[in-house]
Amino acid sequence: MSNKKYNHKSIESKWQKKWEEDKLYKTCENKKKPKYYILDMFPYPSGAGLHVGHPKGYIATDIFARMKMMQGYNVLHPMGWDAFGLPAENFALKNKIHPRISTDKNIATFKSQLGKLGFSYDWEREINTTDPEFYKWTQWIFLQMFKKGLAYESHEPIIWCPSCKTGLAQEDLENGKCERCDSEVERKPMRQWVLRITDYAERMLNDLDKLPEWESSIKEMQKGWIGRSEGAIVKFPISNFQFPINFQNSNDKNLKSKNYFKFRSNSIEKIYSGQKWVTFRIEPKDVKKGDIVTIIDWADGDKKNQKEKGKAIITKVDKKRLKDLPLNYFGHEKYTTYEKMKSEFGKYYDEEIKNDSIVHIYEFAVENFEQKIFTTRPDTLFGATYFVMAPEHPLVKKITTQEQKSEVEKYIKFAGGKSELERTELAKEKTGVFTGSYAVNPVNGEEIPIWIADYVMMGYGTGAIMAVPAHDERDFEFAKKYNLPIRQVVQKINDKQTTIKNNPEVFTGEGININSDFSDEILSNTKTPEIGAFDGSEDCCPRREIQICQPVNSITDNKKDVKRNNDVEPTEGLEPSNHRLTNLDLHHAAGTSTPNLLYQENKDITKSLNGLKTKQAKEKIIEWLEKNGVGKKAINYKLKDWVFSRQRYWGEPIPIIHCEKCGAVGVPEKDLPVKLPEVEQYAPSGTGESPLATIPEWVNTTCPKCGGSGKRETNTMPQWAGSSWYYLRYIDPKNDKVLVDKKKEEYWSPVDFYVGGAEHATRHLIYARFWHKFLYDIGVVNYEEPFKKLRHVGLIMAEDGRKMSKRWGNVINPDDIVEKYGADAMRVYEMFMGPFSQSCAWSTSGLVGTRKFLEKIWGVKLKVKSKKLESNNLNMLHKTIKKVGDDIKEFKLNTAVSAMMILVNALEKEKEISQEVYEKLLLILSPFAPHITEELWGELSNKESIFKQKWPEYNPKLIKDEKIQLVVQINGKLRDTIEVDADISENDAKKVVLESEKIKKWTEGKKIIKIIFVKGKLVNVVVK
RNA sequence: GCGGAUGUGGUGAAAUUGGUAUACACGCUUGCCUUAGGAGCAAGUGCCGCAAGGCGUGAGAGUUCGAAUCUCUCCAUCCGCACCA
Repeated sequence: MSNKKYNHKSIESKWQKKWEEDKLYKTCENKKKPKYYILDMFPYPSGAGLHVGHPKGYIATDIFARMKMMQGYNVLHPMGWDAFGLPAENFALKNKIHPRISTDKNIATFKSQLGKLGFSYDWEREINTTDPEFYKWTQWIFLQMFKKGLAYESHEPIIWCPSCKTGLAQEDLENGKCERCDSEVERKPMRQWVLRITDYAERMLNDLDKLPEWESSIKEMQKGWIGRSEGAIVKFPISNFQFPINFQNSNDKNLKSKNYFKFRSNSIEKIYSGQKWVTFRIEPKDVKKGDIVTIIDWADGDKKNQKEKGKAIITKVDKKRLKDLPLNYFGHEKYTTYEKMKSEFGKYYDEEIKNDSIVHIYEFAVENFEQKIFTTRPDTLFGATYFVMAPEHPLVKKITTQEQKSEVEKYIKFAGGKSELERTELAKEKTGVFTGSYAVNPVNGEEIPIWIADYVMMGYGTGAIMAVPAHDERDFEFAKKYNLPIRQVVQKINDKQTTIKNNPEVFTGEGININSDFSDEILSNTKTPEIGAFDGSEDCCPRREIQICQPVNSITDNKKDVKRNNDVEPTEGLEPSNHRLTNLDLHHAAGTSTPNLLYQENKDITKSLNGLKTKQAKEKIIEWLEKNGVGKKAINYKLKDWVFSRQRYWGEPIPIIHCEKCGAVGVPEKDLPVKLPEVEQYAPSGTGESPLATIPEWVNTTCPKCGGSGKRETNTMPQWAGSSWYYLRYIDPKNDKVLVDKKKEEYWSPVDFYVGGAEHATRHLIYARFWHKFLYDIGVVNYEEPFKKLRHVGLIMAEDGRKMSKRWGNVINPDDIVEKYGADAMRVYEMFMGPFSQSCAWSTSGLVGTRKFLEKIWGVKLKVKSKKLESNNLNMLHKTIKKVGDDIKEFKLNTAVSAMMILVNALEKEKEISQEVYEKLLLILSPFAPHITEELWGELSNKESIFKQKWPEYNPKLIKDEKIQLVVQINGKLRDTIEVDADISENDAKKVVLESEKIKKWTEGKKIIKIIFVKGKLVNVVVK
């Protein structure tokens, strides 16, 4: 046996060449062997090349794959390139090189770097997402989705990155900025292709439970990303329309009014087109041409002094005018007695009205609006005291009243000027303005003011909310700031006495009773808290006035039935509310128009909810909402449909042809792939058009349906398209008939083990699961979930603890490490650094340690004396075999390495070691350090590759210890260890222990209370 | 704020059906060998103490014969989400 020095350079290149020549890693379908498909997330071949962190996952899967191979599995372990995407394109733009060229160059670099590490990839299955033979099938999948209606065109505003000049999906944001370039993003309405991923939201969520071998952290991330919440959608009619109105002396008995309306003093002063108008609010569906309405003023807040102020006749509806006018403008004719009114206009104007005997005719138009809201707490509907829409909500323009117009516009501008970042993270202080309009709460007919505020997001739910400040912290904050009323309707059942923690400045009481169990809250109205305290939980608000389910009267012909929402009789079964009017109430509570149907129902619903726990109350109220056609049970997802268009060059062309006659038509499958054309100018235009739009000879084509002229879709797919299904193509990479052969797919699917970065938890892994489920639905694949087991790889940081980056100049290139210390040392070191999924800083001296370990193995070769040798290392060897096998399986690669180090340290101390022990050591080390072990294996005059050998099995008899160190404790503290037979009986052990001199010292003069014996481990003597 | 994870020597970290805390490696100290190297070998290395012994796994409490491990409260760090209604 040679005693030459360990020269990693010659060994590694020699074996890499040989393995390739021998096609050692060629994978074929072999029905006789069990299959194992182990996959790395394929890299994006960036111009910077690999740093030492990138291969960590590949090393681990390689170790796993090699062990599986040696254990008799047919292993599929492929590699490829995710090569479409913005960086390549940006690099190309900057350096004036076509992305095709730079991409190919980068791939070559990556491949050579990976090659030096000695991976067992079957390169005959290499794939590349930019290869037309590959993206043909990416386009094919898109077409199938298009056929099924899962790909659609939309014109909704989407996220736009002004720097990358392309639209983005919500997943492409990081902290509200473009994930690629860190730019502030904008919202931009544009035509785009969108994939209906939300159709799969429920399944993707539920099927997470079918993935026990996924890390829970990633499953949790996906759950959060899908963001399912259960609740209700509730319709709120928008009641507030303004129109100028004329009053008639109420003494005129000839006029019989149909409706009563409340009139608010602070609604009077309106300036519009330089003229002053009287406005008031009305439920539009309740009036029509010819109606006479009675005006009652109660706005001074004194409900006992309500007076009928006059009557108005509605004579004409002119919808034409709506076209040119703001929709909230309903009146036109000047109030003729304006001059008269003006002088005395103000808070009280009784005289003015009384003296005005002229009946004025006004035209007006009404339009019915309603806004749906989503809530998870329909049980708090009665606590809604105002309504909020997102500033960019399309309805805002229509409902804003004239007098609020400038304020609202100002605010929209203010809110729109904020970046996404400011709006979410930085803007802690809530802001908003009143629109002047009101929404009607369907459960009690109460009118609540509609505000706009940017704490309500257009992108979630319906972009509008009912605000329940007593039970929602954000609403509470807002209500406090703008003095909006707060009304508690739900209360916790008393259980534990706890002091309220929030708002100590407001909370003055003795402490309230909070039961931390959410399910125990009930609907109640028994408390009388003060305005201004939010409970901090969503359920409890102490010391505030309560009004629950205030029933509001229907409109009837009978005047005595007209009631306001602050002088109602309490509904049966409810405590009378102790309503104290505040200035706020005056401001907002006015003008209740009253949906007819609700009164009786209200009574019932109020009664039936009282005392219920939240869960049941929610169910009840939803039932009621559904019965009355004002709402329904609903599930809302945070997940948005996948914005699938990119206005960039370097991506898969979307295979659609636009025809004036036929609309968007899919490219026939026989014409796939739609190849990305060669183009002179591939810079993004920034106008929302892809650079492909500048190639008329490519764009102009014929419609496959009618044969007329058509234009190609010029948007390309996002980077995540190819990676959403690439793992299937490895199974059958050269097939030009189908995406993947059914039989082969049946054999290899699913991916048994998938390893990659945690950063893909909510993008690639969501998209791939979505596509896979779709492919399952159309019968292309056999399993509903693509990846059976998933582990994420921890980052390797630079030695300074920062991320490796050109910017910091701390990047370590694997080529240099391989050159200096060898691929094997690097492989072993990266596994030895720490737990696989944990991030860890690189340490070159640590690497030197593993290099020394390999040198020790190289060194002990000289001690190998004979084929068979009685060895006292057999016990340790078999223990190590067991541990290494178990640890690789568990991906505890760091402790597998340390176990082998312990064995080698022990062997080093021996004078001679048997070849059997040494060979088995090489076998279990070979997945970690393939080159050196293959070399040493050969030196032991083995002809066949070490990787064609069987994985060694441990002998259970040999791992049993004959003697153990029996631990002796006194009262749980270690006092002695005694060597005894491993299978010592309880009685013998006790006897030995009590005879020990050391132990006698501790037990002397004390009473032995009991002796605990743990077989094969310890004896604990309890003394007193 | 919500969700998840983590917290052990000078450093990376072992140890989890509760049973000798700090395996393995780095670093450091001393010595040897060569001699000026980031090489090799040997010994040592949690803290206090001469010792006996005591203390020690983020902090505090609890359960237990016995807790790094289980329970509760709190603190810190990291990751993800974030005004999600």
